[in-house]
Amino acid sequence: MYDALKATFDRIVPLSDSDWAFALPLFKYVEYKKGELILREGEVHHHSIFVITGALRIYNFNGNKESIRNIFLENSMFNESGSYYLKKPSLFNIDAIEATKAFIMHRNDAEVLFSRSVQLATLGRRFAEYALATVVERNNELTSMDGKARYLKLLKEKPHVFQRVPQYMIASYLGITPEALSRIRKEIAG
Amino acid sequence: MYDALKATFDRIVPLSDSDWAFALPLFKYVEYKKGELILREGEVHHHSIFVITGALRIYNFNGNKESIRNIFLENSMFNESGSYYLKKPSLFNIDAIEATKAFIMHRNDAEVLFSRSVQLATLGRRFAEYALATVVERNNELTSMDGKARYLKLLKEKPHVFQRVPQYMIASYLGITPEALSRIRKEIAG
DNA sequence: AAAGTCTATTGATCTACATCAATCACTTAG
DNA sequence: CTAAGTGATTGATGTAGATCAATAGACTTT
Repeated sequence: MYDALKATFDRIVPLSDSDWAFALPLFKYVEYKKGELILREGEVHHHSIFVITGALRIYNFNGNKESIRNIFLENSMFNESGSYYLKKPSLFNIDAIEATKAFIMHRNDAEVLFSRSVQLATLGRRFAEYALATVVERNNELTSMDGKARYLKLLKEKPHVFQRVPQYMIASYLGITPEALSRIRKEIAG
Repeated sequence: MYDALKATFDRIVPLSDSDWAFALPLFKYVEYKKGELILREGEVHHHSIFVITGALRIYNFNGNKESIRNIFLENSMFNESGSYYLKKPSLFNIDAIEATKAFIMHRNDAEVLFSRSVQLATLGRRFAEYALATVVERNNELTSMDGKARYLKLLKEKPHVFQRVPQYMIASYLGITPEALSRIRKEIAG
């Protein structure tokens, strides 16, 4: 049950058996039904989530339209950073696109964990650093590429997402409307 | 000379005298002339930069137009995250908007530093976490607010920037053209 | 099979903002 | 004092993508 978790973490920083023995009980196993709301806008997000299988999304509303910020598939770890790290009310909702199995860890437990050894502290640092690098990259895409270029990049780098997520969610993730994405696809196909 | 640095760091994680004695020699003091190029697109960014006084910006080119990603004033620490953490060629340039005094630390020294104690490891983690939270917030602004709303938010949250940075750079930071910003200002004033 | 619900497509129109071009105000150098 | 930058403003026009509305295919539910 912990295999995927261990493999993912060990790829970042190898941990001692002692650190693992300390870490594993701090994770709580949870299952989310398809469509289940995990975090509601306005609540503070207290947990980091490691997706074992399934798919979660984080999104907010622009007016009455959903705007998807990110989609997390298996073996990815995330939280609502602004809320989790700064303890502010979340600007986003999190829900399950698919039935999902996950481990979650409370911020307080994570702080204890990351204070236990330099290896664990480094693990925590690497997660934040990696997340930071990817968010900056996404930021750059949104400001310097148009919809078509963003679509082609996603198609190239994460083709598997298209097998699992409906097109209107892809459009939302790309920052455009379903109509605009449909026209981009038509233009490319034609 | 180290006062601002110490005060900023201590606000995040208080360090022991021993840790400070270890840390300080790893910083290198540098001065940048106004307009000086610090990092060129395509190079790997090896240093984190702590701004003592002055102003630096990170930007790239969309076609032949500069697009400013961020501006860093005194007592802020940053690096080109994608390049620094993933050791990839930078997508951005960094240069000095004003004459600037700074400390820089090489990634290799930072890794040594953050592996020395749990306190120092936590300091490194907090920097990444805080940067992550702010980048996510900026990301959200760029996708869910229009130019006018972004301008008003900046005016409210960082009014001092307007005293120091020309309007066309503000426009670029906001993701709009100088012409568009000028019209927004006119509309608000009128 | 019929009815209802989603998702994707297509067309018509609208809008925020970009682009191009000219002018104006300020500063700095000769 | 004058010329030459440099930054900000204003006007005219262009465009990517939003919005609104209709249609059609695919899936469920009964």
